[in-house]
Amino acid sequence: MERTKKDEDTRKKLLDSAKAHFLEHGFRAASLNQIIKETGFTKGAFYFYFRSKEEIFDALVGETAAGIEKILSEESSEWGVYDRSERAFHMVSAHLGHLPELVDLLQANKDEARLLLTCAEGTRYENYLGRLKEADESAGNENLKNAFGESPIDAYTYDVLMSGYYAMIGQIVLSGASRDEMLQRMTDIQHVYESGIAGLIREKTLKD
Amino acid sequence: MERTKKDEDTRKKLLDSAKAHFLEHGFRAASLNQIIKETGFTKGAFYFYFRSKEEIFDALVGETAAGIEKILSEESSEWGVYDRSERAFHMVSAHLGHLPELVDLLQANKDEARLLLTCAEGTRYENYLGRLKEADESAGNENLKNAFGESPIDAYTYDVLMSGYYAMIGQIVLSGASRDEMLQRMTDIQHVYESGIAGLIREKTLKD
Amino acid sequence: MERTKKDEDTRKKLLDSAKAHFLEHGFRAASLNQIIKETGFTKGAFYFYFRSKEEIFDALVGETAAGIEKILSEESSEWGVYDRSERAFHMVSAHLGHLPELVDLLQANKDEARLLLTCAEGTRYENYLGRLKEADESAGNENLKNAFGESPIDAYTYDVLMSGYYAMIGQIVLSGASRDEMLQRMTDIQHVYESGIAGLIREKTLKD
Amino acid sequence: MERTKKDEDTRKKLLDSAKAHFLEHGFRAASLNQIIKETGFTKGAFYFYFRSKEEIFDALVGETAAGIEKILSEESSEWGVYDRSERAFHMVSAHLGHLPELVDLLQANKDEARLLLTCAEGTRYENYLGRLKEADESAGNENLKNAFGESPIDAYTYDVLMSGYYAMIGQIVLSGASRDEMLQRMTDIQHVYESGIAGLIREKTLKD
DNA sequence: TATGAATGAGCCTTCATTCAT
DNA sequence: CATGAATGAAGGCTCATTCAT
Repeated sequence: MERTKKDEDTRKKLLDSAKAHFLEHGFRAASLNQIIKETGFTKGAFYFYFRSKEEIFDALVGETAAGIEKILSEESSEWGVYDRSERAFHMVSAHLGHLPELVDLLQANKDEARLLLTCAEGTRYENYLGRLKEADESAGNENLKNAFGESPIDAYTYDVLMSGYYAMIGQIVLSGASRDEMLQRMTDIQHVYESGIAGLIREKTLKD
Repeated sequence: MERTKKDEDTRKKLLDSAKAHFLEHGFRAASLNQIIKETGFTKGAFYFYFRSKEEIFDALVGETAAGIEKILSEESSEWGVYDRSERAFHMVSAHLGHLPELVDLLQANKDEARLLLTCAEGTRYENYLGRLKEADESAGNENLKNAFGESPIDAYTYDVLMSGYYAMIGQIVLSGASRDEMLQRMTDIQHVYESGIAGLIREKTLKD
Repeated sequence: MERTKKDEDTRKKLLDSAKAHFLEHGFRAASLNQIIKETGFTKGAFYFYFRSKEEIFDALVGETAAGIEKILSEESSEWGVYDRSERAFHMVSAHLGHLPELVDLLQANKDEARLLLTCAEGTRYENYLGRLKEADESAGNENLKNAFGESPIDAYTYDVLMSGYYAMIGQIVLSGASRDEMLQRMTDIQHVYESGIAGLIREKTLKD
Repeated sequence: MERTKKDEDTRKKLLDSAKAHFLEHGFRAASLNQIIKETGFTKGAFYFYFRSKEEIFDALVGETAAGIEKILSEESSEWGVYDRSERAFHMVSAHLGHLPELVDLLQANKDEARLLLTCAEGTRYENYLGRLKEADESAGNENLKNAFGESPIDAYTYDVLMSGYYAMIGQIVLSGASRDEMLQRMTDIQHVYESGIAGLIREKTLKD
């Protein structure tokens, strides 16, 4: 352990102050001057620990973001082992299987989740949820095409549905609910989507 | 014709430049200096036409926002004439009835819609979609309670579903689709929600 | 009469608005933009009647200032006819003789008097009272020297006393009192100065 | 010694430049840009030492103002110990007793005194002398009433005389005279006021 | 480790004035 | 007689960052 206790104190105070300001005003509108002043330290101290305003944001959310991405990549490596034409069916169950893990992570890092989802404008995490969605979506599109030839749901409708799904996940994450409540609600919307999409496909098929 | 051509030119150039910058960087991060410099006019010229940075944003989106709000208020005055216990059932059809009108408005004002939904941080339109959702949601909650005593869907789940719905509407609006495609997709997600919510209620009821 | 009635209306409205703003904020802090906006006319209209911000101030106070200066110059031309060595004794009575006239002028132009005394910073009337005092003072010094050889009151003390005198005159003018009250108070301070200066000279003489 | 020499240099240069500009143009008309440019430093440097334009004015005059107020409050706590009906008689001697102290302070801070008296428009020291006068005056009025029942000098005349007195004190302070000259002149005007007011009361009494 | 002095570009806004029409 | 478009300099202030010590 190289860092002394005092070290950690300073760093931690800076992180805490930054977190509070970013949560209140967002990354861009938050003033680094204010953040630093509030700790009682000086600019020099800040720049000893962090190379820039963005870096301290990164220091706050980086781990959580990495955790999220790790879980999502585990998901995809799970359904990735199946044959191209079957992946679509395994995607959902892989996702559901990892939900508890994801919820645990977000529960343990509520502030960081909020920073990522609503305070990141001006950082490289800008539109974080949107980009997660897009990654997920393009994989989903691919898998659907391989499974059904022409997908029963066109790419745009799928896009829209994914937007809604991710928005709801975001909403749940930011709701302040307990772990179990979160899981329950996430399962609920899964049900809604299952029944809903089945209904939609039925409808579309009848029309033709 | 009160305004001379030259008049309109300057004002329009300022509006165009502002629109471009707001779309690219958002209201807060956009630089008024930059906006003005690009038109070839001076700061004084800007302040002849607009009282402030926020006012030019308002000049860009105000009409569109008013149009949206007018449509939504027409919706609610439609279901408002029914008995308290029946309003919930008329809400959806009133909403559907006005969708074409809404879509037409948004189609005709794509840039303005995007400004409202994604570039308004720092103006009084901040979180515009969220506030529309909240207004809609509290009315919806009220109506559900009056229709079913205890609503079949708890308030939080309803909240989450509304977030998803509004996110999807936003996504569709911003998608660059044609009028008819937009309407089609909006109808599609209506179907998904109908079937989906029916499924969710079935599920919940069976459990008990 | 060259000016039409409408003419006078516009000009008068501009003058009134300017007067109100100058009285409230002083010349420098008053905003020409505001002054003009309040009349409902435009900058062009203003600059048709007045060449500059300062000129409208001048238009407001010029006549009153000229009136004051005329009275003061009449005073001095009155004692000026006497022999050098006797002028000092006629100065005071000339001053007293013209007081009613001066008071009448100031009573009839209260606002203008206030503009001159307390709102002129930034114009050529800046420190108006001070400069009146100085003119009066240098004449007084001259006359005293001619009357007594070495004046019983040294120049600096005379300077100080004059400052007090003019400050009191200013105070009375700005007090909002009636014509007769003003005259009464001015006479009162004349008495104070007479007795007071006599006392001072007695004191000084005894010491030597 | 906490501050390095370089430290003091910058701060002092800024203060000096500010003092010069405030003395020449007054607080409001002085340009902060100009003040800073003249030191060779940048805006950032200024705002490292001072929070605002007003704060540097405060830094210049604050101490002197506090000193003046301390002396005046000592005066009033001196006559404050006497019985209500006797305070009027002790006011003057308390005032005279503290004059040397006051003069010493002002002699040692001539520039600051001038800033306070003639350059403070736009700061919280605006009309500084006037407010000192008013405080003094209301105490004086109270004491006179308690001493004489109905005061021999009506409130308005007293007000006028106080205006003159404070104007003269101001004049003396700004005159550039030496300590002893200042004291001499202040004593002189005390004599003038004593004899003068006595004369005025005599006059008034005879009339009735 | 941490200080604190200094940078310099940039922020939005207001000003008095000009002038073609 | 009056409009209204446009100027351009200046206003006070905040920003994230650098660096010698």
